[in-house]
Amino acid sequence: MAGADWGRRAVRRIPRPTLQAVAERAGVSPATASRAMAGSAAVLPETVERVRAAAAALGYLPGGPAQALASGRTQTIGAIIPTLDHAIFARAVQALQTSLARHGYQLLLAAHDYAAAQEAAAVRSMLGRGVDALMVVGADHLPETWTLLTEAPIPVVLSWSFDERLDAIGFDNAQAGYLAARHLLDLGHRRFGMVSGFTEANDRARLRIAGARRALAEARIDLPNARIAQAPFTLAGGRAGLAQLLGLAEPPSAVVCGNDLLAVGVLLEAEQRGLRVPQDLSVVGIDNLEIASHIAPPLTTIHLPTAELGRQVAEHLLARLRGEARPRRIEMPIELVERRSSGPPTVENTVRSPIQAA
Amino acid sequence: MAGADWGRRAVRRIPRPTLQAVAERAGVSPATASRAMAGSAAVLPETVERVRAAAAALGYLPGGPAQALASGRTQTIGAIIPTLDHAIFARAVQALQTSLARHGYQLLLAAHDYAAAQEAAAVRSMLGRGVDALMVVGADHLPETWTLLTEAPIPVVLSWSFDERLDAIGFDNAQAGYLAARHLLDLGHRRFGMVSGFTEANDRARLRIAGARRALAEARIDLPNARIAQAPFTLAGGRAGLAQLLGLAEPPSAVVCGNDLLAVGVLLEAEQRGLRVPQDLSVVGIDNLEIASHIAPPLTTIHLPTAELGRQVAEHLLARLRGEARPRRIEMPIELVERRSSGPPTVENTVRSPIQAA
DNA sequence: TATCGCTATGAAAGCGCTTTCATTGGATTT
DNA sequence: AAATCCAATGAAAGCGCTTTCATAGCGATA
Repeated sequence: MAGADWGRRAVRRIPRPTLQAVAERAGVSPATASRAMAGSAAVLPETVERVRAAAAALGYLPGGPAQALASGRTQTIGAIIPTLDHAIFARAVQALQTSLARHGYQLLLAAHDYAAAQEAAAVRSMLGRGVDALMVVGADHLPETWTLLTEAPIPVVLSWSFDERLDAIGFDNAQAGYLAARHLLDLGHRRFGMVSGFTEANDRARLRIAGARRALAEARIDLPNARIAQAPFTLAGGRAGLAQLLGLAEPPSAVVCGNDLLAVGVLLEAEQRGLRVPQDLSVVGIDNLEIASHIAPPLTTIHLPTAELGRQVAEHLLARLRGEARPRRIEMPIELVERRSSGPPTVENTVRSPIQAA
Repeated sequence: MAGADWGRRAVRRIPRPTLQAVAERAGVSPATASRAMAGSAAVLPETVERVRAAAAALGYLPGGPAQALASGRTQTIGAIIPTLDHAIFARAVQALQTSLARHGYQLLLAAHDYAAAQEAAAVRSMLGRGVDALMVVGADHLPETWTLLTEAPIPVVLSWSFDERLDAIGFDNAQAGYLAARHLLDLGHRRFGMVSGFTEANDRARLRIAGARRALAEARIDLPNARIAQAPFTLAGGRAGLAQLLGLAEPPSAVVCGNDLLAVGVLLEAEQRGLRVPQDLSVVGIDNLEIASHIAPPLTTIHLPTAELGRQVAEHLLARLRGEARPRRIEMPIELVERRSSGPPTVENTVRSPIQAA
């Protein structure tokens, strides 16, 4: 539209006012100015006022790097996540950032897209750049990353799952899988399938599968790998997953999904194929995204309080930074939310077994 | 589950190895060590090797704050967005971060939740902490924020929309609204409604409304405020928005939505109310989220390349940092994606007008 | 062989803060 | 009135790097 206008402005280096300048203007020493700006120490209210005024007049902004170098604290906390493209992580980070900001901390963010090497680089980079504390997701990391993490001179918290080596705030992912499968089992299903995201560098996905398997095993039902479709964490992935399961010799009457995104994909694919949910197919997800309650039929799922997790991580890290003692392991509660995507199997879908005489 | 185990580990202050230590171990001066680590300057390959080895042996990580203080560069870029809870921003940030990381830059992220004061605080904080460049979203900012932004000694780019005062990479939001309404108009609709997000501190939302109005005005159709439902940017908001419009004396046969999230909410509400889309109601969104193409019926929408925007912002800022000249305004292309949520109005929905003799 | 010009390295001066330690002077105590 | 204590402030030493500026070699040039 408008003709491109070529900017030529060089990257200027206008010297910003220093604390020194503020101090001079206020007629105090840099030491006092520093204390006044920090607000904490014993400085006459009147002096504080004078310094504040001088700072405002000069448009003074404290220089982070200098503060960091002198104090050893950067007021910055790092978060390393798989990706922001999944609502769950985005939501947790949002909550984390909001909590941190309220306490004067900044958020340094890195996403690694499930690439272990990239994660290692991010950890190294953050540790170097100097964050006061760090959050990572899950327990799958390169040995090198583990070393960096456990030997870091700062508080580090593992989120989303657990590992003895680090403070952790997470969910019982296996239990999530268990609850989902158990629910379907209780409804009477016997022919299962699962749609999972890729399990590489993703202990949560593996644990959820393991949990579902445990529930099924209790009912003497096997869940071979052939009945677990692995797909990208997208709606399209969910659709493809269901398509794959439907191609099985004995297609499932119930499918457990690694998360809600996949579950919604499954629902959409089912609808498109004319399968009625839950009459022809029961679907359970994990996460409880906003859309889960809005889609038709509303999705039965395992609720994971992800935003709360973000808040807890912030609180934990901040407390550790204050030197407070904290539990090393905090398990966030999860629960089954029954909605209308799951129901008892219809007769033709039920495998007649001697035990099932109903 | 497992009994809470109370960690007592104090926040240790293990002195990390310094460049000085690396230099000694390599038998060179700190100056040479610095140059060797930077890779750039004229240092014998053999010396570089020696320094690298020493650094590795000691587990040396360059100290960011010190580097920043000495060099005046933090290798960090700031991004201030409304919220990560909307997929569009999350996606753009994800792309931005990935591009930055590839070039050795870190991302400092802040969300302000559409609160102007919080945004101002974030800008101040980032400028202080020292970012090498900054991205903000939209053109709605407090005067104070504008001052900070335009007088910042670093490259700043405004994203998502445009403003003469700053380099900008954005979309023609008005055109997006225009295209959406135009499409519906061309289909023959005459009774319009709009579901928009809140317009406060959100020039994008206002521009989209303005654009839609312009299109309608060309057809001599008025879009009074009463026909524009304002709702939160959520599915529930979209549902409520449609509910409101349906309560009108002359309910719309076509609705333009401020974004896809609202549009999907509208679709869901329509389905629940038994309205057929597009026979009874045509719906158009803006964004082209993944779900737009998967939901039933697939959503007609205006595609905005948000991930590409993130990438462009990274590229722009990095180029400016290198001192390269760049266009001050980059407009990302947008286009209508026709799907099945929009169609011609049915007869009973069409307002008989002298001009409309068909 | 004396001079010049490089190249690889070192010495040292900060970058802009925070923080310990010392100092001052007034209020309090005896 | 002398001794004591404390509150408020200042002096100065870094924090761990980068970056001039200077210097020592050493091959090339005249």
